[in-house]
Amino acid sequence: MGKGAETRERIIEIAEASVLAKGFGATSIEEIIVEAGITKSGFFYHFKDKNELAHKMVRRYVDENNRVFDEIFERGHQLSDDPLQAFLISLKLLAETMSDLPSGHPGCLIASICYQERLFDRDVRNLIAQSVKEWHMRFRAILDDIAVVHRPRDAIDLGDVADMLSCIVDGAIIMSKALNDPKRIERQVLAFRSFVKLLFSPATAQLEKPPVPDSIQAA
Amino acid sequence: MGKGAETRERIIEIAEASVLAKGFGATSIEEIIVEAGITKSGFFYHFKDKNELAHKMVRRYVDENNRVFDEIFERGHQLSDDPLQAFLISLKLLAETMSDLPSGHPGCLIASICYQERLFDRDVRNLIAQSVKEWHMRFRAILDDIAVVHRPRDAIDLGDVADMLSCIVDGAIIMSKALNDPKRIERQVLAFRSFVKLLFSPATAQLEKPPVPDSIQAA
DNA sequence: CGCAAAACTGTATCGACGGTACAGTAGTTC
DNA sequence: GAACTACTGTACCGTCGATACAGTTTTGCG
Repeated sequence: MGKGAETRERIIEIAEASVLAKGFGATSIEEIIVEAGITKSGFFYHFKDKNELAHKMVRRYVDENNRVFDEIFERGHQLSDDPLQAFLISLKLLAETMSDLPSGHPGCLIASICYQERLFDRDVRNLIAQSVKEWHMRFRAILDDIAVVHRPRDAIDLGDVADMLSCIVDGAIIMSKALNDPKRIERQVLAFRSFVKLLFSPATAQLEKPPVPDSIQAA
Repeated sequence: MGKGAETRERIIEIAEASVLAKGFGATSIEEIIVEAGITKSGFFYHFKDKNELAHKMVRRYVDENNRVFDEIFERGHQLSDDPLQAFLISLKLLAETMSDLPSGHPGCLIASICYQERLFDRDVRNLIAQSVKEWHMRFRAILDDIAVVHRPRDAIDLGDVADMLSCIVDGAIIMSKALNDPKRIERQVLAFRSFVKLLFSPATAQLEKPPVPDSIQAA
């Protein structure tokens, strides 16, 4: 990585933390450059304006997010051949990942920007819509695979179930911020996991242990 | 209502629409007073600063929200004696209410402020935490009532299920903003309804009609 | 009607911020 | 040593939140 790229990276990191804490509108270029140890001219050398910073920031966030998702759902696939069990394992891993972040989840950049949409140009908004659609397709594909093996116990659209995970994570982040309780995110992901379990488990399996070990402690 | 109170009301209404569209930090007093047809001096006569505006705005939002909730869950209670059926009816009403808003849901003020928390003083943040806790207790009480009659099919904490509704609504609002698709909110509330149905319905009721009519069209 | 309080207006000023312009410079690379 | 990258320094503009304070209109009450 060249020196310029390094500086850009540092600026984006600082900006992201500030945007998640205060919102984009309230994040001043002044504070970013002070923390980054550069001048205002330096900032505008790297980014033509604040909107370009937003665009590069969202790009970075989405890529990193997708990387984590890939890892988690790949791991679940490794630990069980049954698509339902693999997904349930991945959801537990996701819940743990969310709660392991030291000072609580920093928040979802996508959500932060959605609440200030008028501040951003079409490029940024398209990028966000694109990534939400990608998450939908990712979860939808997993649920379709499960439905091949396990018949759903309710006639609900699996696309809506897929969206539900995104909604719950974003909603839980907001709740954890409002109550200053990072543990809510983990519990909400596990609540969604409970829904998936109920939706695909055989009707007779009332309050009994699932066929494949629920815990992945031994793995 | 006196003339002063009327003006304050108008200012708060204008401010709320702007905050939901752009965020609090990007909402200028200038644009508020132009739209309200007053001067800057007039604004600061009613509110000592922007933070006081935020506080009164949140107060109004929470009160109105609670009023709508009271109405919806009261109506469900009228339409069925069974607590589960009453809740399922109310959730359908809630979904309809959410989707009936002409140009999509304006967004959750609480969520908007959570993403810009550093901008607000302790008063505003306490008010928000309080209202989130109130929603938790409201839904928790309903679920506890249901659990007396219908045994849950999973050992999930009912407090988490209660929180899930708040999370899903907030998350769905974000998603509907990101995709510019207001219908997502309705569908997510109905997905939550499906979860509640699965959680409390007897294990044998696989894909069959519930005992009490699901639809409230005839009501 | 008269008067006081409420509900403003008008003017001026301040510091912080986003953004622009442009000249200059230190370090690296071919 | 020329070209290029990665900046710094300085100066300036318009907007915004906020403060101060004197002046004016509107309203309700006795």
